[in-house]
Amino acid sequence: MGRGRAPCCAKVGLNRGSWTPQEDMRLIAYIQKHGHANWRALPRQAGLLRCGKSCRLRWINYLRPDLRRGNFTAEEEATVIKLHALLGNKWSKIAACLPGRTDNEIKNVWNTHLKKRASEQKPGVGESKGEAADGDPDTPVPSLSSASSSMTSSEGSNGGAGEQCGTSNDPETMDVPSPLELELEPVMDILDMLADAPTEALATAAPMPTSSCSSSSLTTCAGGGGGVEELLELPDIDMDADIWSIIDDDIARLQQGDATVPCTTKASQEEEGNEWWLQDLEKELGLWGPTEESQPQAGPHDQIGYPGQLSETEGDMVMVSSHPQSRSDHEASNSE
DNA sequence: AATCTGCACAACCGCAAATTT
DNA sequence: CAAATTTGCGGTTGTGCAGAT
Repeated sequence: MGRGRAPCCAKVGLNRGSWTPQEDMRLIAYIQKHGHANWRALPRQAGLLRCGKSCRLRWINYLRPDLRRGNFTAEEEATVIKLHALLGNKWSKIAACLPGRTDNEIKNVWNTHLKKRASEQKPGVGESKGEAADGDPDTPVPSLSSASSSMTSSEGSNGGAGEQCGTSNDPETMDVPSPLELELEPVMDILDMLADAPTEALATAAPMPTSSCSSSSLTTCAGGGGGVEELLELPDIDMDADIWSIIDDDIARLQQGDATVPCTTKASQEEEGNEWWLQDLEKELGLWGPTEESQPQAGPHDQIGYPGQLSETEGDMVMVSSHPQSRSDHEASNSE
């Protein structure tokens, strides 16, 4: 379906373009079960006709349970502007300071309006920033760059959720003790440098702190669970049977359990969170209730994360797909 | 009412870094 | 230690939608 530039690789038989709800569900179900130890092997094992890269991107940018969607808050926008002034186009680093936001999302927001706004607001200050924005991101704050890049090393790095900088890195749930903290220090310094946007502001701009762990926990923990290596060697999954049985399984569990999920965030609650998240997701995908198969190809806008999916009606930020706090509202809108 | 233009979003590409063998 | 493989990042592009003309 032709979004994005034409594919470079002629991988015959692989789907490209927008993801269908079925594909989403497959990916979700697989990662829920097994994590994503190996992106390259994942699509095969999950029965997806996608390349690993595509799966990874989809997961990171749209399917992760800890994503918050909807409009950026003023605080978030301010944070992005400030961080961009410091970091340049280091979207992943910036995303690390905005839990629930992805680098891709931030990049889009920046390119669409923040860039304009920033240049209007501070024509003078724009020097370092303007250059950074326009393609020379190397100049700003070298120490930070190196610092944060080292910080990116942890597993779930990418989209940023795996490495929240300013917010709670939740040492409790983290096995990595002081080294990580040490690596975080420079970032914390940067946050402190943001005079107008103190760490507090950054934190408030991202009111779902520990949930960041949920994605990483969902993924890395699954990997850490130890089953992944084996899974990697599994023969191809019978898509029409196994995968859907997995999904059915999840659905069944969800339907049995209480759908309401407390807005708490600890390891013990992540599973619950994932459950409601999956349930919510299924609803959005139109897979809730009737069997998945009964859900034909939904239009692009019926899919999660697709245009129109954002609930702009709320004015404020509305987390469409994955946040407990917005869930009730969201359900209400979905239940029609 | 129809058409045009700009904006926003999602996805892909290519490269670089990190990790594994 | 080197080569190969995998992952992650940043840039770019195409499509759809909304608003303006």
